[in-house]
Amino acid sequence: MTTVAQIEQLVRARLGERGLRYTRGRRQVAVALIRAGGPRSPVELHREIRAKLPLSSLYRSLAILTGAGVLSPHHGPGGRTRFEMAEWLIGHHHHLVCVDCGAVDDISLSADVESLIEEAADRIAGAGGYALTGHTLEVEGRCRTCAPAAADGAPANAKEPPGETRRRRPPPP
Amino acid sequence: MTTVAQIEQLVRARLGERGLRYTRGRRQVAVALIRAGGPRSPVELHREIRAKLPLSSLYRSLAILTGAGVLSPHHGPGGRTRFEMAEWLIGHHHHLVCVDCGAVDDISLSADVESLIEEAADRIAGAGGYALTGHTLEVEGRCRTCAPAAADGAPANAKEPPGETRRRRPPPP
DNA sequence: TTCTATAATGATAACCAATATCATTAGGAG
DNA sequence: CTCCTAATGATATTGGTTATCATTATAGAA
Repeated sequence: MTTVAQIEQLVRARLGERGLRYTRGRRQVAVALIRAGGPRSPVELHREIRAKLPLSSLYRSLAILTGAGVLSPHHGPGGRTRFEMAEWLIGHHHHLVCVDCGAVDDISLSADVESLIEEAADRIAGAGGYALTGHTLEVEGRCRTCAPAAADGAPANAKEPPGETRRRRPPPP
Repeated sequence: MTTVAQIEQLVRARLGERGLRYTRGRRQVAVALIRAGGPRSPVELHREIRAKLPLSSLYRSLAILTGAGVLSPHHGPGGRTRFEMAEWLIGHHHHLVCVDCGAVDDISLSADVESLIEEAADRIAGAGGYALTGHTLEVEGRCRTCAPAAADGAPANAKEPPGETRRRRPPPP
């Protein structure tokens, strides 16, 4: 099992190779993301990191770490970008995302399904003339807090939520 | 095989059910998206639709059609949202996306891989307490125009493109 | 340790996709 | 034809993200 400190060493090395420094702010971001169970948005991180880290610095750190291949961006509902540790650091995985609030959790597939998907992705990228870089299965649904408490008195004509309205993430349960 | 006109009938009916009208602007958007082979951004659509359709109207049409369940949003690189016809209109499919320019093409999987994925998605959503709404396999790579012409004299230390810079879609081949 | 070059920071302004507002126009039902 | 309501188009506004720039901190050399 890989520890936080071990991953940090890899990050520091990667940054070093490129003449970049593993500073306090970047460490805060990295540690928060290593601990997180899925992609996090800049604002979520800002809330999560107690220290007074200016948003501008946070955004810059995210951009730097992404450029260095340490983080991967994930684009979700509401046009928000969330970041997570790259797969070479935390392993291959997929996502369970809430189509309403945009919350994302990491998930894994069984080895056999995974290898079938890999083959398919390979074939598809080749056929389309793409240089394959990866693949993700996005399992989409409504999380417990967003799901319209089914079978309670909700009127049948309740207008279903617009697909593209920005909404606040519900407070953690 | 389903024709454009047939899909339009379904769209018109769906809008009618909700007291919405299938007007010129909305028809232009719908037809463009039915013809497209994948999700399109508002700006791409605006370029594609010759008629002078104001961006504000275009955005509103997209929001209306999405709210009515006619379109589905897709969130891609650069924080841009692209739209496509919902799956009940054009069938279930997946995406081949360029991680650089954000271009997206629709793809399909073989029936057996598809059913395995469906099972997995079902199980995963249940375990996470999510109400499943769908799933998409995103095959990621670099399209022909974005791929750094491999094996030509490109220096090995060429800094890899930052993950999150906004870049213009390359002109259609 | 001290010096020095360069990267990183923090505050602020600028950007841009997307949304809201509102007066005007157009469509459908009677 | 008339009325009611939806749709349009021009414009202003929002909010996430990026750029700018003077200041500070860090790594390596002396």
